[in-house]
Amino acid sequence: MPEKQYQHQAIEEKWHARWEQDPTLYKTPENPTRKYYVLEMLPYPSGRLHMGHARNYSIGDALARFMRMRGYEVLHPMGWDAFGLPAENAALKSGRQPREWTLRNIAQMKKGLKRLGFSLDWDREVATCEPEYYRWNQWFFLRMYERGLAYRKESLVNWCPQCATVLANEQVVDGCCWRHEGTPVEQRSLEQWFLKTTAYAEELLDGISTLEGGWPERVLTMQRNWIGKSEGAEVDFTIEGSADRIRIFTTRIDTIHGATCLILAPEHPLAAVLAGPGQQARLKAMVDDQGRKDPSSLEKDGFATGRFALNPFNGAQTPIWIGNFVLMGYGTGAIMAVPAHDERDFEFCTKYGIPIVPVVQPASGELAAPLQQAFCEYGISINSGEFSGLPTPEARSRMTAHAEASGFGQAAITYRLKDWGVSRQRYWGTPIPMVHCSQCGVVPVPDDQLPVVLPLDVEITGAGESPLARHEEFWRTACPQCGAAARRETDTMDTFVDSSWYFYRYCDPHNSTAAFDPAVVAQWFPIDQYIGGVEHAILHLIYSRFWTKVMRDLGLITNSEPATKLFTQGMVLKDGAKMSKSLGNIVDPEELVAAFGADTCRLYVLFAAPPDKDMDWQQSGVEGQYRFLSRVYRFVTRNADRLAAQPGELSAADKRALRKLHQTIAKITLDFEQRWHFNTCIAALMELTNELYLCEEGLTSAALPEILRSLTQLLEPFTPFLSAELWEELGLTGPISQHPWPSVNAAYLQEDEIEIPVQVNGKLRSKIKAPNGAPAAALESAALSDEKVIAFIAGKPVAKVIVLPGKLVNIVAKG
RNA sequence: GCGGAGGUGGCGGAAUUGGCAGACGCACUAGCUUGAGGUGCUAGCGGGUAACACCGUGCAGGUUCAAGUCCUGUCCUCCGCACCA
Repeated sequence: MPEKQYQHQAIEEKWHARWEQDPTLYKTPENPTRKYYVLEMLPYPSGRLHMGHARNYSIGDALARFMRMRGYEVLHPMGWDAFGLPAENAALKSGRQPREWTLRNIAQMKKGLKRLGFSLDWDREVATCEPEYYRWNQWFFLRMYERGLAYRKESLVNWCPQCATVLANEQVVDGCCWRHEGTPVEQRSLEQWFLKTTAYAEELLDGISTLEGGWPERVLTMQRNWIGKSEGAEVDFTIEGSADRIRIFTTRIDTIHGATCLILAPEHPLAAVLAGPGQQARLKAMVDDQGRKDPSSLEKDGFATGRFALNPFNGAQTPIWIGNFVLMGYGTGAIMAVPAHDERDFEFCTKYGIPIVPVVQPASGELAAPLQQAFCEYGISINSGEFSGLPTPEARSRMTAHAEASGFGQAAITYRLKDWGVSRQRYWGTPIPMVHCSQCGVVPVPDDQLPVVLPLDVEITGAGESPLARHEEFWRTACPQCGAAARRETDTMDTFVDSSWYFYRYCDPHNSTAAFDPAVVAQWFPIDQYIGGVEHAILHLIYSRFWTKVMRDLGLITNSEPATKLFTQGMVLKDGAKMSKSLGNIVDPEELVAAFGADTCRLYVLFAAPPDKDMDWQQSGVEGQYRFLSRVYRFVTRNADRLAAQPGELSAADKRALRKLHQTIAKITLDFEQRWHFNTCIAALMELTNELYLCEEGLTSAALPEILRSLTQLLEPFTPFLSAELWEELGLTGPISQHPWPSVNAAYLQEDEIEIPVQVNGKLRSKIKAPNGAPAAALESAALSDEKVIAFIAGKPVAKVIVLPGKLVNIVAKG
């Protein structure tokens, strides 16, 4: 049969059309007995696919296709993280209604994903901006509220005085409003909703060890640091001339005798009380400054309130300061400054001339006097009354016990992890299902009134109150409890809520009476393999873990972690930089598909680098992949008609080709199961193809059917269009994915004669041929009689010969 | 500062358990194919040499018959966290 030219466009269009018309193709089996849940992080529907998506989904799809051929029942769904600020920005710019804009983008990106041939079950598609989905956000929120896991508290927001509106963090550029370059952002205090992630801090930390091995160590470390558990003590200081007390948190209670001042965070409730009337403006400026947070360049700054506290251990009169480096969000928002034993306190106290009193001495040696820098290590307590002479660990426990017995303190554990602020003063998000009644206070919306639907007829101006707060029809309501006129909550939820549980919804996406049927979720969970960018290592993945634990405590699921395995793919770079609009270095997957086809695109993103590493985009590399697929296509098509002939004995070429084929099967199978180095899998397929070209003439119909069929199957995870086409060319029927993955036949791997490298003093000098399985003695004598070897030994005495049968001979010659 | 990843040809990268460094691809060179160009096929391609020798995995040591791989020290790059008391 004459070979055909590889016409990617015709082939891909043909199969794309066929797959579109086959609704059963990637339909997820019901009631799986051997399930495999492979999931890639859902995209934000920006309107355009980018290479990061192409890479992420090419990895996941290769795995999904492989697992299907391995006989698993695969769940491989897709959805849209469809709420969020960009839709409002688009409305601002172009006047398009956010939902309309979002749905258009979804349609466009869905087309792109289909064009790339990903084997997704589109019947399970979920868009988080639809009431069918977000009503369950509201339902979960109410359950959390009932359990005290959702609560309100005062919290600071970014405020632009020009727009008279709240800004999201990403709308703050260099401390100024994104729309008013010269206008510094201020901090305003607002009642907002929080979810009590800290209630699960300990479990979130503990659970990390159960993920060990399945999640990248890097991600686990980042999460541990993020949770930031630290053990210490809380101590109350009384304030002279006031009934209030200041509670501080410290990990070094043993240094309390060296506390020469207390420092409050500027947002500390007592800061405004203790600061004098002349200091209020300064306090406000400090809060705003902190909010603008130029992290490293913010110099330590503060002022004395003029008030004093009493050290409960020794009664020392301790001045109360306010300092910009003390964080309200950590510990109690107040610290005792021990300049002798803490670098930051040392810096602050040195700047303001506050006394430095050493209370810990190194176990051996003396501290310099005066101190040149803080001594932060453990040692022996001094100047600490009855606790002097104790080593640090013992001083800590004895002094904590003393504080507890005396009623002014106790051991305490603090986490860096904060409660999750979910309120957004935005339109395009899930309405928080609460009502504010002047009689009853905050009242939850009853379940049977869900969903609280987001109105579509809003005006988005970007200034003033949020669009919902100006939408009277939305907020005007009756109190569910007393029936009086009341006002709906107009804050919406952080979009991380949407993505915290979407993968459960995929299991039962059309359920209209519950978020999902627990029995169905139990069939699929946990996710076997989750794949996404490492940029989500912390927030998304902690919130998802939190949500899972809450759902478990609600009795909806039995798993405590959402995913047993996580894979974080590397970024796609161009010229060493992240692809971005501003750099103008974007390569558009859709253009690439148009020019070279989806198969080439998929193959290249997997070939250019191992999937966990960043990859640098090189256009010339793409052409190499196209060339490879052309070679495969021509080889298969020109040999396709030799299948039918009567098989005879295997020729030498047959044996050679079959050996290479089965080596390749073994390599790729192992890689899917363990290493995921798809770049080397594709290299192996190229090697196989090169080998087939070299021995093509001698191939007979004794081996060709297997070779052509297996080659096509091995390509299926990577290049599904080409595989489908070749499968048909070979006259094989039924979807390729329903045929089992080829298995290794060890008999073909055997070689009669093998080549053994021979080293002299560790350097490669020759190679000898020997029968497979030749004993060590035979290899040794063959090596010693090799001409090149003799020349290199040059008469020197042979001290030792190391022989690894089947592998290597090393001759050690002395002198 | 703390934590993590990495440093191999002109380039992307390979080397899975300490055992032939540079698989595979790109770029480049030559031959064949072609009216020409491109495509395609075959071969070459770390430095060095006429050919060997020799040198070569950031740098300096070490262990070993044998080191990209293990150990010690050191330099550089990238990423994450960064006043967390």
